Amino acid sequence: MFIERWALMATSWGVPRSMAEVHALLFVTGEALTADDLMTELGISRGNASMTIRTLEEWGIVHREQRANERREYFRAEQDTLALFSTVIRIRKGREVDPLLSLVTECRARVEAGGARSAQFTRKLDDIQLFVTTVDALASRHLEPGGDGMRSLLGSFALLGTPGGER
Amino acid sequence: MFIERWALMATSWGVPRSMAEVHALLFVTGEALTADDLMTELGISRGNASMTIRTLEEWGIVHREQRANERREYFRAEQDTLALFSTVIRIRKGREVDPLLSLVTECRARVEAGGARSAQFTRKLDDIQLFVTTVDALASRHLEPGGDGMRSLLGSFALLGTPGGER
DNA sequence: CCTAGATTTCAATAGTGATTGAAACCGGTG
DNA sequence: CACCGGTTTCAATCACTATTGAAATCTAGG
Repeated sequence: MFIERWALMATSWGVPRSMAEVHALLFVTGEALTADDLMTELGISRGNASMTIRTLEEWGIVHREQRANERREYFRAEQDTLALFSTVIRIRKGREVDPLLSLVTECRARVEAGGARSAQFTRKLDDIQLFVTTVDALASRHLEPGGDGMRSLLGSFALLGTPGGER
Repeated sequence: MFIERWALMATSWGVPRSMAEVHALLFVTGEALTADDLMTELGISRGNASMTIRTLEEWGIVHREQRANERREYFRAEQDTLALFSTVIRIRKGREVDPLLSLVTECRARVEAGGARSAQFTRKLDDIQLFVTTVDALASRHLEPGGDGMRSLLGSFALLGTPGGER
């Protein structure tokens, strides 16, 4: 149940459904599974499983394992939930926020060259850049491998009813 | 140029391309335009323009205007860039983050009822909820109409080379 | 260096979501 | 109350992305 719902949600995160399913299965079971496990459990094709796994690996949230006297490979998902969210956010920032900066840069160049653009437009560019810069700061503070970690972001708010507590 | 690039990016934000184009056009021109302006300028259909505008209106980033002795309607985009980002983020949070909470709630109920689930799984649920709660806190502090505004979030970091400065 | 179990690739296909366009609708005017 | 300029709706179509599956590739053992 968790898996279907999770996968459904993931589609709204821009993640292909079967990729989300594969990850969800590995994530909730916590065990290392084979490609065939994934195929039969989720009813997806071998090719799909293969490519999906590769992407998840590139994202660093699934890892390959070899077993002694076993040719086939096993896959296991990163189990730290917050690390998972960090990864997803970092990837999405790269896709969705960072390109804004190059857009701004290009537009600036063009404005300076071509000249005739309103101050209004320049101000908008400034604000976009301000936004991007801030997201960058937040991200490098809380999302980068070497940073404070996400929990510190969470911790900096005095929240009522946080279930996880300090742990 | 800005418009095409902006629209292209917006597709990676889950916004339909022509919707992004319409918004971009209104946003950069800053003027109030008619439906026909949008159609001819962007080469989209009337129906598309109509529905797109409606959604943008619902999101609160485009407003309708009537002119004296004019039957047709004019549309003008919100000009405050940071308000725009706030809106987009708020909408996406609603689509992409909030549903996590109901997922967690349902899973909790099921775990308590059915019993047999690992502590591992419960911990994951806790962490998801921690994440959602934090995003909520951040959002209500900086994104809600009555809150500190986004600039304060930005301000709380000592950033180097911020283009906008204090203004 | 051949075979067999396993994985990867990628052109063809299916599925999903955006876009069109024509018909229905709305509300002022003659 | 019929017409007209304009807007909205929504079934049909289109475009794009995900998925399949069969052929190509890999690699360990014999």
